[in-house]
Amino acid sequence: MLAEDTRGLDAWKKVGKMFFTLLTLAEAGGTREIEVTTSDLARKIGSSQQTASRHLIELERAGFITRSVSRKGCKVKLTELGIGVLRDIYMVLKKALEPTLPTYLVIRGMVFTGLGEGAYYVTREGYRKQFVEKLGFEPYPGTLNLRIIDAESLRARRELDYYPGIEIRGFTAEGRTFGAGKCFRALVNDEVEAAVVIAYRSHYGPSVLELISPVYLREKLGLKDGDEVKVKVFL
Amino acid sequence: MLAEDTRGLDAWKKVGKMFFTLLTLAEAGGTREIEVTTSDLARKIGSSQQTASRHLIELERAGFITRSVSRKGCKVKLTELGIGVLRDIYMVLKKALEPTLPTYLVIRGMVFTGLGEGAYYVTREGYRKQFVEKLGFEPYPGTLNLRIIDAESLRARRELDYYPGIEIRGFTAEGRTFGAGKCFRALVNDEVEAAVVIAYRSHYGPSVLELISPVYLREKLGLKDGDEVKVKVFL
DNA sequence: ATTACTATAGCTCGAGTAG
DNA sequence: TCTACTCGAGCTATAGTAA
Repeated sequence: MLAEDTRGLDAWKKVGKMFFTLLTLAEAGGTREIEVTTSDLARKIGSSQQTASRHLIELERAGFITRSVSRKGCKVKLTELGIGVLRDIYMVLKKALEPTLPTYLVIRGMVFTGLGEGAYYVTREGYRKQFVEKLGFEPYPGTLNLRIIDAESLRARRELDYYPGIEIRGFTAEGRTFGAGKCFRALVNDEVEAAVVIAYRSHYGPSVLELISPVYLREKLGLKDGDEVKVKVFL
Repeated sequence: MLAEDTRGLDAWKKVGKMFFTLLTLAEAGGTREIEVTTSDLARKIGSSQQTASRHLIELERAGFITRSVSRKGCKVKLTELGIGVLRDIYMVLKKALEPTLPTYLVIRGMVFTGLGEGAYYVTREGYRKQFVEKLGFEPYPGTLNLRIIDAESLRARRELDYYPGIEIRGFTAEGRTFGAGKCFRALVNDEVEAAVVIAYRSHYGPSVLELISPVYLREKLGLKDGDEVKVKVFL
């Protein structure tokens, strides 16, 4: 099986019961810096204010978080060590669970013509660079819009909300802001590489799927409005 | 921030201290079925044989594992519930940590000509189908071999061992077996899409990087033996 | 060899409360 | 309000030991 991995295990032992507190802090954004009150934290971890307080103190003493207490709460931030412990556990879980996780979802939808602004957004340098950097392809200047109709696909689309995907940062340019979002690698009709793009603040609802691709999908697949398309979305 | 997610939290509370035992079981392959002895398990979780025994009993009672005890150990398997708890924690960690994780590694290497068997393997139907299915492209019948020289790249190459990547199953055909492996999406010289292929039982050591691509990389990038190539490997 | 019971030692929790 | 101390109750681990 696996070699006795004493490296990480000792650290886990040290967090012990406080692991869930550390996890809760991370979930609340503790990898950057957050403000919490001990009673808030207590509610989240399902224990008393006193326990939450003690956990923070001990996590700090053990070097997993830094903390600055004030009259109305504490500023808390996970240290490299704290993030490292969670990362170790994350890696173990990833290895152990990945074989049992679905590697892709299938979403079907009907091609329709949008307002043509897809091309505008895709070609903004702030987005384009990230697509090249993170997806590994130069996106065709335009998006393929699919309207999701069947219930199964809608469910799958909603499931995407729960996956982190590939982060696309927002930015400011041309005197306005361009919102953040995420994307997922995908395969259209089992043939052509593409990526699903999901803006966190979308003008389309969750029943529309926007795709970008290194090629002009409509031409490559001979698509016209109303055609049904199958998208395999890699998680 | 995040809505109070009472769904999963209750389950976590129930595992409590035994979370690390459950995690250790998962790490040892408990999502399928494994044989463990309580003293083995005790060593792995860093506690006594008695504690390990009790944890197994309680995890079973709580419905997280199934267990069958015999004279020389126990057969243990995580239940759907048990896997579900770990999956919940995995998801939380994924969301919390992904922004802090590197999304790619850079590996540099020198082009060299291999034994020409890359083409043979890539064109085996059992592999080819998986590449199309999981990578989304039809691989050019051949591989580009890179010899890794600098220490930094070697370190990065070794780090790949710790990432699950995209699983490639082994299979039997033509009266022999073709081994399993994994691959990673990659970008060669910041331009051309490719994938790093790592066989679990490789004839090359870890100082050689094998690449497949939808295009003939040597031609597309004008490469000849001895040229240095930069590979951005997406994790 | 195993698993796992019993009894005790030690640790963690939360109520009360101070600053 | 906030954080965080003290201390008794309860929970958890280990040693010894049986099957």
